[in-house]
Amino acid sequence: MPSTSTENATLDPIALLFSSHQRRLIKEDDRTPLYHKLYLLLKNAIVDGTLPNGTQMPTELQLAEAFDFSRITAKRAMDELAADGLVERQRGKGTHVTYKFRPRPVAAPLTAMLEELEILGRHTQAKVLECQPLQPPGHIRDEFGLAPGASMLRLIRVRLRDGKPFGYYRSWTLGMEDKVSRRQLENAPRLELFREQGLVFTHVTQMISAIAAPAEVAAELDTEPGAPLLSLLRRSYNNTGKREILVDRLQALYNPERFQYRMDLKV
Amino acid sequence: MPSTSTENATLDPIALLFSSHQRRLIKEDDRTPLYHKLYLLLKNAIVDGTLPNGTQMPTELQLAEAFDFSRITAKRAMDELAADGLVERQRGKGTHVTYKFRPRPVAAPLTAMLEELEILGRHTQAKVLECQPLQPPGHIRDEFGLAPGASMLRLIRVRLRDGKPFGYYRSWTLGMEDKVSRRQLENAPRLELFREQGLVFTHVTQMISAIAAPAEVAAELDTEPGAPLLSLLRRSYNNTGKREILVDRLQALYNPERFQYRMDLKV
DNA sequence: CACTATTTGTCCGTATGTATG
DNA sequence: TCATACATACGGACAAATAGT
Repeated sequence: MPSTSTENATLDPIALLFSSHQRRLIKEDDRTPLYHKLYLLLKNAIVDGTLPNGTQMPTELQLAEAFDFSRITAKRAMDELAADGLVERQRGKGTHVTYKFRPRPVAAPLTAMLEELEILGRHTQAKVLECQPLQPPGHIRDEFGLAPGASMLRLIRVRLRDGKPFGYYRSWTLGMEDKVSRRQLENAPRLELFREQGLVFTHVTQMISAIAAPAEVAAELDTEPGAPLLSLLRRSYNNTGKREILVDRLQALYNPERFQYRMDLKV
Repeated sequence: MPSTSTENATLDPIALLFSSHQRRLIKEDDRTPLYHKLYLLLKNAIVDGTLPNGTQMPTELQLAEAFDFSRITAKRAMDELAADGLVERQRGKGTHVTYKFRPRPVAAPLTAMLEELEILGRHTQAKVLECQPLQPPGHIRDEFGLAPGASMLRLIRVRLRDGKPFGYYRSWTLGMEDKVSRRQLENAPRLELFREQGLVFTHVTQMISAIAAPAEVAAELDTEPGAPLLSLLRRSYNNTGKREILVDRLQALYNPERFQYRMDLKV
């Protein structure tokens, strides 16, 4: 097809491989050498399977034109791929991918069947790190509307599955001081024990977010300080009296490699 | 304490500013110029408030010794800070921070009233970074059960509220190539446009997790690479034919300071 | 068999950027 | 500030292997 004129790049196979966004971005001055940025881009396409084993890579000239730099630069990027063993190069034939893509097992199989947090409680083990009446810090006291000096039940637990910790739970609960023991908590869900003690919730709010792991939590969850954790903050209210009051505040921190929150919505 | 001899660097103020880990890491060959890596490290310490306004910076010589490279390299990094207006340099006095640190407000109040993602679409702005047919990477291709070489609609958008970006959306959609334009996407929710094109979902699954921000996402979300992000992975299926097929895969990444997922459960 | 187009390999010279002492 | 060494990036020229006509 003799497209007479200028800028028709849409037929270029590279346009299907790399977005114009990417092709602009590579020029951005972060002071990393061009050939290295191109190398990373190509390597990425290979190891994520966009360019499967055996595929012919774009030629040096095609790359040079698509990204608008010299052939030598494209060549150097490809040479580094060859040095990594990701591609094989041959004069006259071109450059071909020699890396076999193996998709990683999707998600964590253990989370696949979990739909609700409470069910979870029955199929996992709990380790109680702390279980005692304590004076809460200022911001917690304010949330509950307590006077300074008042104390509540402070609970810190770690939840494990197959011996591997995945969740770190911190909670403050009103009026439950000395009502539950460590041993009980290790064998039954917390909410169930509370219910037995006559605690009822009429309203619950949840906030899901992400935070960097504090050192003491990271240690318990087999991860690094600063690693991303899924955070669930749950406030439970009761309105038996005139107005709604906060009675329980739970923060759960999850190692995302071992726990993901899953929902199924039928439309 | 009269440490008689050699290698006692622990008293060095730099040891309190930068960990030995950081000082080793800067040498690692990622092919970014040394002076630029040092510049980034120092800049970071200034803008995150570790080095408050007015503080005297370490001297060129201190830096050169602590990180083990030449004085000129340290000088160049400091010169760039001065060019940015973050510090002021004066012969005989040293280099002083001139940047006023303002802590960012914790948790965004603006997310408090948001309950559903689609409602959200109407009260925020969208920026389309990418909208074109593209070959998906291997693991995506496998999820959709496509043959190598097939292409799908690739969409990357950033969602903003009051001009501040809070969400980064990447999606792959089957059979929507060339059916929607950038301009349409900037003015209407994605799912609404798809619906107009006759796309229907019969089943949706969602997974919520946390991940460390990749560099290109961090840049768009006003945060740092490695910072924790809330991740929502939504797969939408259609079963008009015999069996259920995946037609849309959306990954949404949220800056947790500006967006939190909130649920209200009445019991 | 030659002839050609394609593609990589090698070499040159030059300009600029990076890092040292 | 200077001199020096090395890395990066460009463009041009030509050689060599491959595949097809």
